[in-house]
Amino acid sequence: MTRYRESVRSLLRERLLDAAYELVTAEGWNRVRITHIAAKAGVSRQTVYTEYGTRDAIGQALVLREVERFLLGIQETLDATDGDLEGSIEAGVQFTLELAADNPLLKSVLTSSRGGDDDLMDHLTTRSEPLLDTATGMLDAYTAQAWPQVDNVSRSLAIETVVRLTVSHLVQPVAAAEETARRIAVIAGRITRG
Amino acid sequence: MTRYRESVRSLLRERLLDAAYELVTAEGWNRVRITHIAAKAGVSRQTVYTEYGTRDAIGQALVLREVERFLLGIQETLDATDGDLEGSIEAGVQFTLELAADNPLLKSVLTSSRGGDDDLMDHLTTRSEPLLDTATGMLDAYTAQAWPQVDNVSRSLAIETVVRLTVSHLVQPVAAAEETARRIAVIAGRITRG
DNA sequence: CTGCCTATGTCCAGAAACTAGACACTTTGC
DNA sequence: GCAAAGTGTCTAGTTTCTGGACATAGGCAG
Repeated sequence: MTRYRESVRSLLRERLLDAAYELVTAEGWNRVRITHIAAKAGVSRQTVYTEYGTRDAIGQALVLREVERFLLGIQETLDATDGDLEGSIEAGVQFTLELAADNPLLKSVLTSSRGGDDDLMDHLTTRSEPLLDTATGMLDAYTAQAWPQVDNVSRSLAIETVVRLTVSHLVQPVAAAEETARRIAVIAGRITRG
Repeated sequence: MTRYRESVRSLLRERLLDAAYELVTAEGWNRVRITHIAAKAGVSRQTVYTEYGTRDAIGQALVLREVERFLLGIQETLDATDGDLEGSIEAGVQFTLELAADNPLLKSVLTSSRGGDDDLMDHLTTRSEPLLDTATGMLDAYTAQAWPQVDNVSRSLAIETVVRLTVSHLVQPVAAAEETARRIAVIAGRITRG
């Protein structure tokens, strides 16, 4: 079993991030005060500082946790639909669209191309490139072993297109998530078969 | 949000019971040492004592937790099959039989009529009467509002029979859980319609 | 520009919780 | 009937959280 103190510590950190998350979604990051986080987590202000050091660090940890959950969700979604090329892509895209729909924090990270109207995290995330790169890499690794029959060039082309289209529909939706997911999957299928 | 210290405390208590549970199922209650529990939970021996006081208290808490989970499971099972008399009974009985099958601790509590071969908890549980009374009471309360068309006498008769038959089959199984559950449900149906 | 207000981040004394070792007492097995 | 092992108590010491004081920076009203 893991050491007791470790799990107490992670309990504390999770509570702090939970509190921060609620406050962020309720009133935006720039209105979140350390005092509020501490109060909501039922902890002293000092404890927040000893745990995370600075306000920015809390924001980073919050974004990081959200991103990790997202990537984990993508991974599980892909694993659940094993083998079927278009089916996997459809499921992954739909998962992303639906998750981002009711997860304003993640959405703002995924789509933070410019400063944007909401200065939610801004400088914290160095824009969305790292996350999208990671996601793209994950898809690449997954598809490389899932669909060996597709040549490397077509596959990379299809994946990049899928990622870009997904983000595009995130920013500017035109149809329901399922419908959009299906269309993107079809496009990917044609690219890889072209 | 609940106070931080409370959740740390309950985390500790859960860990200790988790550790105790593993040890009990692995080697029996009489072979479980406080030192082992402490080690498995990653905590000092003293912490175990300040939290639970005595060895017996740990055993009681362990049994209590298991019983509460069992009753909660019964409640949820009944709620899931709303309205249908025989269906509810069948589901509840099957749940009990299957749970007890892979939960030696609970089974020993449910069937502890005498000292038994295993001196697992013995004096801790004052025998199974309290638990069975509680379960019977729960079923009574549930059925009273779920099947108002059945008169009180028939209902109580049916419930007591169901409980006794379930425990009986727990001790001396003759068929698979589903089959037994179905038969007991039929019996209950006939009693209430008699 | 000045002064006030609010928030961040640091420091520190004290309280609370966990650790580790010693000890008295009881039970168990040889 | 003695040694070993386990229970339960006590205590000194460490880690972690608390709460209040403080220096500093940024915004904003007059």
